[in-house]
Amino acid sequence: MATRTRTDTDRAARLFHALSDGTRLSILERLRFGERCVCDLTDALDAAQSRLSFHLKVLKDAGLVTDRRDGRWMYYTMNSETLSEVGDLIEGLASTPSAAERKKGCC
Amino acid sequence: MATRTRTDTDRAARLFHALSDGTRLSILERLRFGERCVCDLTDALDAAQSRLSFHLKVLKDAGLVTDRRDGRWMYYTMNSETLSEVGDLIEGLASTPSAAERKKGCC
DNA sequence: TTGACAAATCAAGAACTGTTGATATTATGA
DNA sequence: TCATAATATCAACAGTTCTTGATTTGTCAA
Repeated sequence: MATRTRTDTDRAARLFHALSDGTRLSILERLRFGERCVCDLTDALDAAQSRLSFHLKVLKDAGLVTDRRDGRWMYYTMNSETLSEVGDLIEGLASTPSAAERKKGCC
Repeated sequence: MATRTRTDTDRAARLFHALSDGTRLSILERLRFGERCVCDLTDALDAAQSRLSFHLKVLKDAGLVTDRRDGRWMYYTMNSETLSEVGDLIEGLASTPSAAERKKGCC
């Protein structure tokens, strides 16, 4: 139940890592306004194309964005489910342990 | 306002980076149960002392924990204010842009 | 004082991450 | 089919982060 397994922690670390870069945060900031193609982001962020591709892959591997091809264009969208998963992780960390958890004597 | 400045993004990246490591997440997981000295954590996590010190410093520099000396012991406590700051960042990223934001044409 | 313990800091190396420019892939339209 | 556009992938390098063991600092008690 509230037990944090190795894998949970790894998953959490991976999610936070995906969010731990300025370029990636700027990408997400833009995706709040809706789907964007790589070309839009390249322009907006004034970043080399391969750099954007790299960061989009990190975000995608973490599940924070999804992509969709339309012709030659790839469109990226924020995955808000994963974002709320991150929110839950934070809440979990901030929450006072339940009586049951406390009885188990921590992790 | 809702404008995301360079510094905001940097701060956010720094916070997420502090959370992006398994050892550090395990430390925080334990601090949920209250103040702990380094020795407790060293035992619980079976980690070298210098390693713990290193990660505690990262957490402290990010403002996620605070420390307090008591005799020879250093006690670390989770800083829940910073944790809710992180929560706000996530909410901000997940939120639909306001009409005003949308009018400004994104970031 | 001195000895011993808790924790921080340091130096060196290993591992990982991000950047860049070049090349490969996929799709389109002539 | 060919040229071209959009994107992904790759290889090399630079920079950063993490780990380890050794040393240092601060505190206490004998």
